[in-house]
Amino acid sequence: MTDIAPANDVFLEVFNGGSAQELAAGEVLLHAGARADQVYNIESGMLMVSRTGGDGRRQVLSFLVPDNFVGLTATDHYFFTVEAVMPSRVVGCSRRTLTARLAADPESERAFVSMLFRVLEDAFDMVYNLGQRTAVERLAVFLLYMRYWTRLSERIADNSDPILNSVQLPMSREDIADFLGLKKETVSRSFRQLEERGLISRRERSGVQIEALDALRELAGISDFASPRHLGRIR
Amino acid sequence: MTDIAPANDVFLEVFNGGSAQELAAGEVLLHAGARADQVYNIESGMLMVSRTGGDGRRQVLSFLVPDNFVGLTATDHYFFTVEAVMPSRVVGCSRRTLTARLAADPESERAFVSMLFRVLEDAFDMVYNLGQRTAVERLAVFLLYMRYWTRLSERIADNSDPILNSVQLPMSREDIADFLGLKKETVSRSFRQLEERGLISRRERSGVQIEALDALRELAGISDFASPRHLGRIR
DNA sequence: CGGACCATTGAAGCCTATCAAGACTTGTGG
DNA sequence: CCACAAGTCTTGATAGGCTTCAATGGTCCG
Repeated sequence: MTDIAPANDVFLEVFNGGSAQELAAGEVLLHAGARADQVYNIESGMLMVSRTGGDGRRQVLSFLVPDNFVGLTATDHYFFTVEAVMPSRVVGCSRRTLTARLAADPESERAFVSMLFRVLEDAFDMVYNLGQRTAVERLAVFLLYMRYWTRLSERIADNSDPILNSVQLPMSREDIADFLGLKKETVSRSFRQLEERGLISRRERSGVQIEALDALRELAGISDFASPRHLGRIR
Repeated sequence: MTDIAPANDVFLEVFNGGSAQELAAGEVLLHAGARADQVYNIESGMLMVSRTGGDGRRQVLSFLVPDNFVGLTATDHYFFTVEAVMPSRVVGCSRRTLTARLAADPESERAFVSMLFRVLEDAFDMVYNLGQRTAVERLAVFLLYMRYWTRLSERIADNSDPILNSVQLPMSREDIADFLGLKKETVSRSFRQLEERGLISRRERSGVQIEALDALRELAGISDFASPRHLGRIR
């Protein structure tokens, strides 16, 4: 199918005419603990959402791509940190403006709730991943996620377009490790294992080439996901 | 504080006068894959939400207590299974009825969204747990969750009420293991370790006594949580 | 070209899983 | 009420996977 499923998020209209902001790679957009008075929409690039414990352990909660919403919280303060993993542009808007828009426009509200559900399903997929899957399996899942994100970023309609098999990885190995609940060395070794099994090949450091998509999907166990959209399953 | 934070979920009113249903321990309320046309509210007992992969690996996503909402999904089909871990009573209502109520009543809609946010924060806490914490730490977190759930179930206002330190565990070791991303043997050994460290004691099999609440909280790292309400932190 | 940083690789150790056996609990039927 | 049977929990021994520690190699930038 040529369905790119771009989630018609009407509520994102609140960002029209908002103040744009450029972020350099590594730059922090918002800090855990800060007052949650701003929300953002991503226009380009990639952001990373993470939480760091008192002892320094860090868990990356998600990577965000264009048209993803940033600032999701019910509490007065962010409980996560958001930073750019590559040069990015975001548009901000006050949380009050968003709230007002949602209250005034039922269609926006519905779209917002639907977005919340998608995020929730992703979170549950992640719980399954971290709780049940091995290192290599988690990495396989991650690569398919990245492939989907590439597709969104570049707005490629055809899911079997071969260009999609070239996956860029703008974040560091450590970022990937903290996303997958592993250590960077293990991520390295898992890449190698995928390569030795012939599922991927590597030319540059910041990207991989998927050589056997179906086998990768099999390994990732895509049929076990609530949100197969990320993994390219045709529904 | 005596704030039991019972989340004023107005939308639960849709269940008033709904059809009640009794569940025996182990009985399944709804299956993954089934059409998601019913939603439920729990009146008593405890339910377990889980997902099982094609290869049989199972991840327990949450345990539910009275006044928790069941049936959360944006898709047409449930992607999780819900079963009772002890004799329970639920009230059902059609999804259409709920949708209509939410559309008609802004206050309910707001309460519903707020509930979604709580679930989302819980899911992120779980991601942090599974990704970053050790077996004993996860079990410590679990015991504090159960302590909170006891508090909700029995509607105990005072968070320092000593009766709360007696925690019932109606689910099996395997259920706990699948919730924490461990094996049942590891759960057993972790219980033992908590006992040897003097944090808990055990009389019966289906319950533990918390002997050192603050130490347990320290071990669980409650300050790293987005939803400290579960863990009894005074806000 | 040099230095800093990041990624890879190797070796050893630790934590959790696996396999296996025994103890306890629970439920059933005599 | 007791005895047995089935299932669950615990405990022990061993194995495996991921982490840790350490060193090398590669890449990017000044």
